[in-house]
Amino acid sequence: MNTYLNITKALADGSRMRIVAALLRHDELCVCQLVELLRLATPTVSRHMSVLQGACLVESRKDGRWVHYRISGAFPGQLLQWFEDEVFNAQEIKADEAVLKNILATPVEDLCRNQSKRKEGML
Amino acid sequence: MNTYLNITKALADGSRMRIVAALLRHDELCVCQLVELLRLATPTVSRHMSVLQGACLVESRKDGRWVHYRISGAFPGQLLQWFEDEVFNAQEIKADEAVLKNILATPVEDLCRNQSKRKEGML
DNA sequence: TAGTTATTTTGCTAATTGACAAAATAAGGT
DNA sequence: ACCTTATTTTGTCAATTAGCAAAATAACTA
Repeated sequence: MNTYLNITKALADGSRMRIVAALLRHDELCVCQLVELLRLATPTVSRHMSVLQGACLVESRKDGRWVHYRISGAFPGQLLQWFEDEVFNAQEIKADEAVLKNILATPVEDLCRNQSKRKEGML
Repeated sequence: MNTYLNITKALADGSRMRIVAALLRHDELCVCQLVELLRLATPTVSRHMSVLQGACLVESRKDGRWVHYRISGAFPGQLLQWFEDEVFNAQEIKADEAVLKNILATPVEDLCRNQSKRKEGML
């Protein structure tokens, strides 16, 4: 009931759709990698993650200064199947996949450093 | 993609959740029956139905002055299964079910007449 | 044709939510 | 202890949306 609304509201957003799709393919991504993918401000991405976590759709693991997110084991299987059928053919998600390849090829430290610089207007 | 957002946004509302649950049990309900169940203004219910129809989750059939809605054949099966698992145990939905019994026992004409009177402040 | 009635559309308001910037927190490194 | 850095929390603003009332539409009836 409340679970129902938590879950449907968590899914009903384009950015969170892209995040879930990315996590389904790469089972662990940290906030700065998602920031790089979505090109949104870090706090915005962080808030999206907390909405997804509040709906038990993702779990987090802390590794030093980094927080890694992954799809939760509690993600309802039927939803997951539907999501894959519905979303993975979308052009936007395929484009994300290509971008993610580059992101994963870059050390996380570099991503974060570049994001800081970009924020200061140095890049 | 756009379908994805149409569907998830259509599902992400408590009133529409109750409407879908009601339609799953009683395969056809007209607007005034749903108005009676939800106790919302008729235009509000009408708008909810157009959101659901825009997401291809329900279909409508016109019968004289009445419009009957039902779950669409295009409602994704996996979503439907999840919905049943997630929603049907909810107390709110069980209460709706009891109310619906009474609504279905009343001729539709009477429902509409009473709703008109209620609006005029006569009931 | 005019009158009645069920539903939809339109215009408005209040509440929700996604976005960002700035401040706070958490976790190393020096 | 202090500095740097990754993430989260908080405050604010703009855009979206659920709700209602009133007007418009659609469909039957006299």
